[in-house]
Amino acid sequence: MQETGHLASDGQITGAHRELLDQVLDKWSLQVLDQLCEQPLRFNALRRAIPLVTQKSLTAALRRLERNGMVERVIASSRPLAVEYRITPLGKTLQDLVDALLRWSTVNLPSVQRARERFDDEA
Amino acid sequence: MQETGHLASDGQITGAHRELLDQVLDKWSLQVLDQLCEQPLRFNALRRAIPLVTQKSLTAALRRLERNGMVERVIASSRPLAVEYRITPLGKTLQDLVDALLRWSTVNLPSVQRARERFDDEA
DNA sequence: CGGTATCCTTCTCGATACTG
DNA sequence: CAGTATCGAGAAGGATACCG
Repeated sequence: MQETGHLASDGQITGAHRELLDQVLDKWSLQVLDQLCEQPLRFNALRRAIPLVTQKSLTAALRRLERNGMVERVIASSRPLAVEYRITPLGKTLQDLVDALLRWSTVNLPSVQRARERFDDEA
Repeated sequence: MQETGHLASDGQITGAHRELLDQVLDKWSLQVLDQLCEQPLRFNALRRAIPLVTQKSLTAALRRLERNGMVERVIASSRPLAVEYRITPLGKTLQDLVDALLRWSTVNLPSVQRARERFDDEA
């Protein structure tokens, strides 16, 4: 093994890897996946569950996740219009990772904040 | 347990969580961490190992990771100037996660691509 | 070698208004 | 309820030039 990293070991699909992770781990998608892993939710319920997200950003995140096969858009009722979003089996494969990431950030946030203070002070 | 997700269970630090993950899992940082987990590298070596990254973006990613305590900047020689970047113990705590993410993207990329074709066709 | 500074373009994102 | 359309500000990102 001479490779120096997973991505470096295959020049061909490096870009596609990064693109996929970018689309799935972006600002809002992690929180959307976290919510939907627990239960299907409707648009506005999802919006309420994710503080500070705008309608536009949430729509964009949902479309991107839908396109990548992570979530499914189900029309539950036509009049009045009701749409439910639910996680797909493919999306479920990300659940443990999403959980681990959120746990990591919880556990390590204090250390990171101390590191930031050190960095900002010496500058 | 009534909470519907990790982030939703603590409104106070939701923003800080997301900010941290944003800074650590962005476009280039994952690849930087992946590389540095295997061995310390100098600036231009790192640049060569990460295709398509520009000097500016790599510098920005390294500064951000350094500020968050994930990597350490070590001046190995002054003349000629040589700078080595290495992972910190705090950064090491992300290694398994980074590996898992890169593995996940490798395994699931084909399924995702099929999902994209389906989505794009029906539209 | 390992950056910083500047310009300039592109893309993101929020706010707002409107629709089926 | 669940979006789409449009606009404008600001951030991100590449190209280029220069510095210790």
